[in-house]
Amino acid sequence: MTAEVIVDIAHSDVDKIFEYRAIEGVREGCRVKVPFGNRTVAGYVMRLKEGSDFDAARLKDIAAVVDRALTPECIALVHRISERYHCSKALTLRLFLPAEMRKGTVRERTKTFVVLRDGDVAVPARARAQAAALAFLRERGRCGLSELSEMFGRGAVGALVQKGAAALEEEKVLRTPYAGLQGTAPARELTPAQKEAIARIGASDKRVQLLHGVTGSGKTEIYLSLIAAALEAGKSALFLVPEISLTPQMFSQLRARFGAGVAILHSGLSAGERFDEWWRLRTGEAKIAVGARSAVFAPVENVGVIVIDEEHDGSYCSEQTPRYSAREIACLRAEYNDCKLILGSATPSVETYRKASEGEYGLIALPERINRRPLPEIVMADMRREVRRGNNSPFSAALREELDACLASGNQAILFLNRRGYAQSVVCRDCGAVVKCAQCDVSLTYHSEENCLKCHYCGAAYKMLSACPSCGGVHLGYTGTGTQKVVGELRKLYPQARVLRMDVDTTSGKEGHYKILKEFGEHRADILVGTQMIAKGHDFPAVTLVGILDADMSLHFSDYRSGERTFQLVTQVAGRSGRAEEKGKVVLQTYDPENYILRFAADYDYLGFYRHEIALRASTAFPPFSVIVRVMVTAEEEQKALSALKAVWTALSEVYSKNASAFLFFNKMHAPVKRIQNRHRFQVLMRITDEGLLPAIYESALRYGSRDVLVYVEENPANLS
DNA sequence: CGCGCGCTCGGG
DNA sequence: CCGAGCGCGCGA
Repeated sequence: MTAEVIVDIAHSDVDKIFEYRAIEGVREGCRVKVPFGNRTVAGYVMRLKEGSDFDAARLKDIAAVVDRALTPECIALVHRISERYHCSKALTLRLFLPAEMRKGTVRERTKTFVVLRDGDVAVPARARAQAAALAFLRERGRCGLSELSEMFGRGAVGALVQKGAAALEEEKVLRTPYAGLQGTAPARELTPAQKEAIARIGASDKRVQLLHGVTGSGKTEIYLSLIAAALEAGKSALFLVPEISLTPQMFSQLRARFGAGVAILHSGLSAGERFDEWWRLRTGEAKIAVGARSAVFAPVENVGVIVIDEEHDGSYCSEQTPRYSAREIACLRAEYNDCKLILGSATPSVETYRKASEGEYGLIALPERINRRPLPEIVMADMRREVRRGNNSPFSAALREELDACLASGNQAILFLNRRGYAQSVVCRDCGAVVKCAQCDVSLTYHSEENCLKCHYCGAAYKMLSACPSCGGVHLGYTGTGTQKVVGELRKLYPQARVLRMDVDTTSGKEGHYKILKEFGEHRADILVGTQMIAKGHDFPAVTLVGILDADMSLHFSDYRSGERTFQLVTQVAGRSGRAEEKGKVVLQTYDPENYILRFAADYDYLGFYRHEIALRASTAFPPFSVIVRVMVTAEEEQKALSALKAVWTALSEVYSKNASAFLFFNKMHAPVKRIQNRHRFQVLMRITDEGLLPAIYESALRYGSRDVLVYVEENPANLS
């Protein structure tokens, strides 16, 4: 037998099939070791066949079989995925495996058990502990060494083993994250609306279904029912959630309902946990895979349903090569498994909603919250008026009033501000210079707690300056309020209130999120101040007030999606308010109260927003009516970046001149952030109306990447920095 | 990717 | 004339 092997080297030069003679135990999907040149490398068996397309005399033997990590589905999809994203097969295959597997550094965790041995062994009468332990073992047959030692003393257990009355055995155990979480197994009675939604999904002949339900409309229960139904049919399920809302709440619900049948895959797990969870899925011991973006590659077979919660969320698109979209991958997997793909959101992406409204996807709307609980009222606060009245604090009078009332009644409040740190930037009042990062072309953010300056692009931290680095002046000023400053102001205004802050700076460590959310959820704090990450998914019944401090911030990015993102953000944050009995309120602070996006958001008018937005996109020919393509060229040496840019530009100009009518825009320029982590950045920006040009663009661009010049292609990039 | 080959250039 | 540097092609 001959094996077609992909070697695990992520380089386009070796992105092809190599044939080897199969040895005993080689199956399709096996990871193997193969001789390659003068070394041995890892490889993947894609196919077994009789005979060879290569000179049979020159075939070498596979050196060893490692395991069978790849599913048939993985093998079937690898080719399509690598073609779609113009990425080597080796790199694509890596998506299907947890990183720790390739490194081979994870060891199986073992546990020592004490097992009863046959035969009568005399235990001295005075050795009461030994006798008791022996009796216990006779009762139970075996027991964990640590548990037994705990009960009867290490000495007694050791003596029993010494005498041969018992033996120690090592056994493999799996590391199970969140095993301690015990939810209250809900399986709640479905509301008529939920039942109808499920029935309509079942009856529809469309592969992809958009579940458009307002926040609090009970989408989760629908997901769980669909997953339960898949399980009952003997199938498995994939459940994707955004990175940020990977809350223990969701896990405990899943664990409570499905027990050990659920495996969790996300970056917060330890390497060992991830490794074990992955194998539980691969062996079929667990049939439900839950996790963020990368979980879309989970090794479950015979998938019965795929769910993507908060489908509009940006975290479903990878920022590294291959720049895959979990939605697209999910679509391929749904097709392969002939199952449904459920996209759920209160604020679907414009792209998805268009497909649904045009009939490509099924569309199921849940316009009401469970029990007809009203959505919180959103009031706008005009910050221009506040400034005119001399209020320069981050809080409007309206928000102050609501905060007073909220705290007085013993409820909780959430304040949202999408900016970390204390102040956005530090400016010299003498010469006007802005303090910048040494490795990046961006201003540094002042962090008051550590009294330092941080670069939010590369993460570098600098000691706070006492004088301006360019003129020596000592009058340094801060601009742009961040979460730390908001917390400081709150402590001044409400010294008795307990304030918590949640952003990347406070959520370090494995369970950073969890701790803060738990503390707030148990009402051990009154106000939670945070960024993006408090926007979604969390359910805090005592929260009756949400303040959106700077609703405009995301609105004025020079990005065609800024309106969409703002609408989504405002809706998501607002949804945190009034989730229980008491009615919630939202104060939305803005310098632009007439803005249509904010108006639609304040009215919970998704359809109004969508119609306005899609008309705008159509008239300006922005996505989904075109594709924005950016080719990034970066290098440490500016000259190298420039010459690669020139080469890319020349090659792309060829494509352009042959298809000029399909180009709405075509130009080369510095990237908006000229330097990040000491790499100079240039780009070719294009807007095209013919997706068919994408392969030619990829090929023209990627040819010019090298050891020191990084070249990559982005389609409709999420941020244009 | 890592390696060896052969071509080229520059020093002596 | 020889050695260092680099681009290229190979690996089954």
